[in-house]
Amino acid sequence: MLTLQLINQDPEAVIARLAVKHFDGREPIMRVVELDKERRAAQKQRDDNAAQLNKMAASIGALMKQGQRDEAEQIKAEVAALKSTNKEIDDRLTAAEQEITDILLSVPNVPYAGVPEGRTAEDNVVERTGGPMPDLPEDALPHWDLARKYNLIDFDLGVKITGAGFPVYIGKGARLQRALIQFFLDEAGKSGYTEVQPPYVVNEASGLGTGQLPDKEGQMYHCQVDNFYLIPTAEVPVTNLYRDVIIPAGELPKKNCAYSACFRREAGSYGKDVRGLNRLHQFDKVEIVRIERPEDSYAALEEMKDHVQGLLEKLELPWHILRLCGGDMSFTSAITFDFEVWSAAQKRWLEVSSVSNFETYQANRLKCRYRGEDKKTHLCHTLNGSALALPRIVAALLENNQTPQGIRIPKALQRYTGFDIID
RNA sequence: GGAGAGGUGGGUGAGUGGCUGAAACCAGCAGUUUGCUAAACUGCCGUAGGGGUAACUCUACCGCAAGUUCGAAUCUUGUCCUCUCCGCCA
Repeated sequence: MLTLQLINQDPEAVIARLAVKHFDGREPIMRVVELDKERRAAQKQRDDNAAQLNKMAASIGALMKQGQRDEAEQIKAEVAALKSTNKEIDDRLTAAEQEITDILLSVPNVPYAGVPEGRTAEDNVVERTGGPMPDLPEDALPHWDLARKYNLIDFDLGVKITGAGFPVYIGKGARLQRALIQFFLDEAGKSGYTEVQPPYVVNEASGLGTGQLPDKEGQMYHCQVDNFYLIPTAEVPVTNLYRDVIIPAGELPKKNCAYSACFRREAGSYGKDVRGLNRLHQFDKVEIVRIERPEDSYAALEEMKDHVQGLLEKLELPWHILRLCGGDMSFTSAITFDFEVWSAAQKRWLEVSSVSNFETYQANRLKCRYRGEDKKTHLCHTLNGSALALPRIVAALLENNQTPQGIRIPKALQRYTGFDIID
């Protein structure tokens, strides 16, 4: 959530920036400013009273020791009166703090200066394009037909075992999954990311830390008996590694990568968007996460984009980068770049990666700080990106590389798959 | 699933109602001294929120929440978590 510091510093600027996300922040922000004033005043009163009470309590102790009972009893009466008024003030203070938190939880992150105006995906800006565009015949098959033809993925079996959106990968299909995971992890390692294997199930505090809770409660599978959540992305457990910590400045940046299965309920999705591998309830992804000093975070973001771009180039897929407009960005993000690959048989772009800088928005909830040269604690910037999500990469690989002989495996992947064609 | 033990500052660990925001030790930081890596000595060394231009000062926090009390790390209740043993099992 946004820091009070940022809001108090210049509420009008915050409101103006929130407008880029098409969020009307005037009412909540102004209310927070007002509540914060109340909060300070109340705290001053309460603390002064508490100091007074502490003194009185101490003097009672002293009087008792000297056997001056009557005097002590007299002060006790005063204490009782002051205590009850202080209770009222304390309740006001707690109420103000609670309301501030509630409001801040409902206010999205402010977009970074470079975020373009816009309301929907239509308004996103294509930043860069690359990769070879495939030239397929008219009768090219979509990946779900290819998956069936070569017996790579059985969607119906998944329906039997679990339900729609839980495919069963078979034979070379399964091997391709494993190869991609290994490839992505190796590449992340080469770029300096330390691999971690996190839990796939997290507690409520972790969900709150990265912002999936409370806003996106319905998007996660919830094990109610234990109050655990299946992770929608490795971002959740990996970023939460740094919850409630103060990192020595010299240890930054922290760079981690992790493979995980990802679980998403995707309530409300339907139609061609969910056909085949386009949108699943369980999928595989390698995620990269960075914890940075604020002044370094935008350079880090560029590095992450370069890393993802490098992956797509090695996979010989046609790609482009979108700079998301304010309206299409996620709640918690300050700036997001989406990578999409061209799925030649479906004739559409598929999002395969999302790289974001959250600035201090997540860190504020996580209490992820570092100790600066000034010996004080400061909030870190957190960033993450997919590198990469598998299903749509597989969809594009299958569709774009189909030949009459079979499906060609890009060179960089062959040493991982152990085969160069699926036939 | 059954039984028990325990949660104190970066770590170890003392502390059963006021003088304890918290001993001591270790680690860390700053300095003094000594002609080697090193040692010794001195000081500092939690987080957060207030007030103050500042020096400084107030408040809260000993898993979390509520309660008893003039006063709680210390007593009561609830709750979460961890560990050990038994059972079950990869």
